[in-house]
Amino acid sequence: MDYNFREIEAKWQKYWAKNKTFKASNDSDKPKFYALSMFPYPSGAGLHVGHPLGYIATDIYSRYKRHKGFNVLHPMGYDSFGLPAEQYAIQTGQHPAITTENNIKRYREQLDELGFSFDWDREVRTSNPGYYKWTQWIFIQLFNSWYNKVSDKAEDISTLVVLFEKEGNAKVEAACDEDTPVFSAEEWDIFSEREKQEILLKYRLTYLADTEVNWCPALGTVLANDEIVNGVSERGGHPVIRKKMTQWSMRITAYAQRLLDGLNKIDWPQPLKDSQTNWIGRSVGASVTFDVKGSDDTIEVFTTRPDTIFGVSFMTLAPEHDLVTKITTPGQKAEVEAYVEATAKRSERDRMADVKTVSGVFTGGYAEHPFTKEPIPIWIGDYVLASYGTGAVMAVPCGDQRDYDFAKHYDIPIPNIFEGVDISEEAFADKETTVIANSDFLNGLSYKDAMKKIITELEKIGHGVGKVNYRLRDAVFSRQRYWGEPFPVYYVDGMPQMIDLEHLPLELPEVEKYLPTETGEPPLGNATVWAWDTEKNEVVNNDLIDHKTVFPLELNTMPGWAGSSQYFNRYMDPRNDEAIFSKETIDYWQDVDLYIGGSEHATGHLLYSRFWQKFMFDRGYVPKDEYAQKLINQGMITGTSAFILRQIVDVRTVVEIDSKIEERTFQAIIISDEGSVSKYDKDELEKIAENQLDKILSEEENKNIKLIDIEGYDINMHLSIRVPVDFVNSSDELDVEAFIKSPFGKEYKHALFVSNKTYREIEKMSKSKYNVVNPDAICEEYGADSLRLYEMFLGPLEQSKPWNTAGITGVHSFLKKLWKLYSSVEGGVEPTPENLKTLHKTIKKVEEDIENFSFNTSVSTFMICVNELTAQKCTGKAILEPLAILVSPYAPHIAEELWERLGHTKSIAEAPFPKFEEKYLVESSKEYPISFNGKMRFKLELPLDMGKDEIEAAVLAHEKTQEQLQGRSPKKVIVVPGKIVNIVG
RNA sequence: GCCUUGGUGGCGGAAUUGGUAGACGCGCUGGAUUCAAAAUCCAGUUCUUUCGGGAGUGUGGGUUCGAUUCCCACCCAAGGUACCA
Repeated sequence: MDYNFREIEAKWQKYWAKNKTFKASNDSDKPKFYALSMFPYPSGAGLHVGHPLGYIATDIYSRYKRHKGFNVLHPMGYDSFGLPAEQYAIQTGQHPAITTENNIKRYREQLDELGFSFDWDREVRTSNPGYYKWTQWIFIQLFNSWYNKVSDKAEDISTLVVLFEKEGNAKVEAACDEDTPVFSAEEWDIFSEREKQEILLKYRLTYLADTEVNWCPALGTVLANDEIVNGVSERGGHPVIRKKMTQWSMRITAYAQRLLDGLNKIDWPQPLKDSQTNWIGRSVGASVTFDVKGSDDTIEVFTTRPDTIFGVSFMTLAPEHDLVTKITTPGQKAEVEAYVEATAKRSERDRMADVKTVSGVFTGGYAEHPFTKEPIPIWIGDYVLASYGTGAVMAVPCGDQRDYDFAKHYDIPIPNIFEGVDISEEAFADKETTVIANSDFLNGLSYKDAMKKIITELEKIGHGVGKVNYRLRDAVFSRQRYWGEPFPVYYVDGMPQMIDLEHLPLELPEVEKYLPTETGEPPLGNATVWAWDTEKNEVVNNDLIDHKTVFPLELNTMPGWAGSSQYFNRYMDPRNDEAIFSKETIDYWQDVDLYIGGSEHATGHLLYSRFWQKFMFDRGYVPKDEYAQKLINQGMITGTSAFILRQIVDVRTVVEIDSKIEERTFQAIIISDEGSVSKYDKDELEKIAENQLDKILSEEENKNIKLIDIEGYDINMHLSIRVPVDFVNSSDELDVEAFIKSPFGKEYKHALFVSNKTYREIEKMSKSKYNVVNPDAICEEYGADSLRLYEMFLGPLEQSKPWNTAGITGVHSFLKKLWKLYSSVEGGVEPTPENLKTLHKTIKKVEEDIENFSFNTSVSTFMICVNELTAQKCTGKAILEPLAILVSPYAPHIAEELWERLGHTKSIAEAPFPKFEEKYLVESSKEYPISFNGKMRFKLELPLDMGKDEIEAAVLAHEKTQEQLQGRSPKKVIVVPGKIVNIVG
């Protein structure tokens, strides 16, 4: 009987679903194992072949752990809030919930086809009210918490109030806003309730603040840095400006140090840890205050090199800095204002990316050096970002290349404060060899000593303090979108109030339009029923807002990462309506043992979720402050885009139109391959012209046109154009006929194809690059088991690799060979030593491979195993039974079928993994490679129990040795028993 | 610029503590089977060669009896990231 994968795969997928084979119990005697894949955003394009790569790896590991006797939790769900569904809604009016539902349905079908061992009973969708109820709950917990730097953890806001009542806030060490005023206990006591709330808001872990955003007036929305190209919106090309906006923020900076420290105890890829470390960007230095000449204002700067303070020759402020308008002298006003305006038009990313140009404007104002009391000119420059540090820099041109370039450009003095260093060409930034000079009390000190001394001195004169600064900023948590979690917040007199847990979830209201309102409010501003009645505790019509018992609700929604920051914990108890999860389930599952996903989430999801987990830990909800012990980044599957070369050629002809002879030039499209064609012979030109005549006949209905002669041609231009990979075969040839019939090829109907050869380039797989490959067609042609094996066979999991289906026939025929091996199984056959050796070396290798996430090499091992057993004509059940279990994590459908045919009535999923036994691999002899000067020349079979000296004698006596030496006597002979012999001479 | 990862046949890749470079698969070549094709099976396939051999893992050095593996310098590619003070 042939290997009928279609029948087999459908049969077992049905069996697993019906029998709930992969249902995880929250209560088991077995050790737990939690394997997690990052859940997908269900896009309209469906699953492409890159998605399953990580899922297959997690699935193999899960199935392996099940064979090893673990109670495995392997869930899947959908990160189903997001922009594409909303944009589709804006275009078509279709509710995002419907689009999302349809997309999920398609994802589910595709996932089911691949035979994953998910426990679907635990599925979560971030856009389900039953799920986002708990996202809203966490938001409220954050609102009700502050960060106590003394206990180094988040605490309930009530403990802060107690402190304020007792001693005011002067001594309270907490993460809070920079502009928090100092007050005493007495003052706190007489603050109004509103004033108290305003103060507390400066301490809460989620708080309202004015944040600078990229505002696009035309789209009425805020854009991310990567949605802006060259200062205009990517969509539509509208202008974008920097604007301040009141938004919810998350005080993630309170956790900066702990997020950094936590990296040491988790087994995550080093590159990922590096990017989080860089993102958090810890730097040690000092905060220094400069007085502004002729005013009471001060400028605070953060510097990592306070030791170079005597080298300061100017200061630079970010153009957005609050002091700019105050400092600027009338004479400089026009220039400064023009510069500030020009800067507002540039995106932050743009400003940061431009390293080449030096630009800035002198404000006319001066600061005072804290020690020398010398005046220091204050400049503004767009290389200083308002959002980093204090938005101001003390510029030390001799010690910082950027400041050096700025000083050179604007002819500002460059005082040298380093001993024995030439700074005529470039700045000197080497801390190791620094010796300070021309610096008063710092003279002669090394970097380290000078740092210590200067901080003491700064503190003494009250002009600075040693400080650790983080690049990490608080995370903006508001989005002016429709399709996201609503905030459980209403406003009383402008102050935010939380809705009680018992009234959650606060569900998204219906709106007519998904666009921002005409007054520039977020889409929820379109809702007519979006007010909170504090007596009935329900959402009511906006008409009822009286600011007494009925209040307006928050109009922003939460960002994409809100729903994904605790989903891994929700999977443990996904249907619990009383709590985000019960204490028993979190105590049982604890944390994720293995998390697989893409590295593109390094500084987004993977940082925010660690932050929330630490918060949840502080508040006693979870037992671990890091949620994923081990994480693996699967590499990206790149696509192979196909291109053809389009030339536009003007062909000069003589034609007869309505019996009149006239000259006419046709613009013809010619498709060629990579090497551009510059010469055409007469036949080709005629063909081109005929093609064009056809076109003219069809378009102009001018029936009386006839080609008389061709006078010549000019090549106009050529251009590479993408063609969808679906029309290109494995030899890179374009199916011209199919192409020109498709919507993509319409305009080439009358083109002349000189060549159908395409050239290919490897790029990220993306819909816009026409290089996306869906798994469906491959599943249909070769089956899920083939696809699973092939995706693993492509190469190491963590490396990115191009998708190329050319090799899939290899794994498919392996499965056929495997099937054949089981066609005549006999129960009583005694396994031969060769059979056992093949089996056990396979067990050993496969087990090691899975533990090391080296799935590609396992597939090769299976191929070798089946090739050997076939050659050995092995039919014994004692060999084939364990082999089926070995294969089952990789190719579960065929394994189940073979298992059943071997006479089992229960699923193979729980069968114990075969035990490796060394004794079957013991050898008595070894084929030694005999090398001369490190190059292997011939092989010699010798017993393994032979001693070093005996081996040397045997090798030297061999005729081939003599041949190699040609009479020379060896200088040295290296014998490593069991390994190698190397003769030097 | 910086950080990270990688560079091995025509292609994907293997080589587990420094010990036989190119496993396994694709492709290609030849053969068997077939009226023919598909499928299947067998043999070969790094380059070069005077058929003895010689060279060879991005380049150039180094350590070593021995280097794809370790060290130094450089080149190239992909991804990330930044006037980070």
